[in-house]
Amino acid sequence: MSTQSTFFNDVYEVVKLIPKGRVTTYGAIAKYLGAAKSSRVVGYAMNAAHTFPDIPAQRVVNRNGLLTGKHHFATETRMEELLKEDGVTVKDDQVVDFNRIFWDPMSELEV
DNA sequence: GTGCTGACTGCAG
DNA sequence: ACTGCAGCCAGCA
Repeated sequence: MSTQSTFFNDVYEVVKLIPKGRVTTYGAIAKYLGAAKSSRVVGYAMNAAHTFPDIPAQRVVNRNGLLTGKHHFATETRMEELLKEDGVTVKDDQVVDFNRIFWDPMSELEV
């Protein structure tokens, strides 16, 4: 493998595993990868995820359930639309019942 | 080759 | 309760 950067790769793997109708946070993914302090890098990985077609980046939001990365999509409403298609209700750039549909890889994927 | 910035988060003041 | 700063990795000027 020529991919030295396993971090980005792992991030994509986890994001792909996010079930439809569920969302997770950058911090949760970072923590699952064993780099809780690199949550910011996870967000940056999503930015680079644009080069990959099968990355549901709309299912990744910040710890407040806010769609901080919506501005990076094709349109500002694209992320919200995708979430709605997943069955996730978004209001005012914020995931409704975020606490309830939150998908934690640490718990779901087990340690 | 060096330095800055960025889709974040937690702790300190 | 609010604001500010440091840590992490990768891409770009």
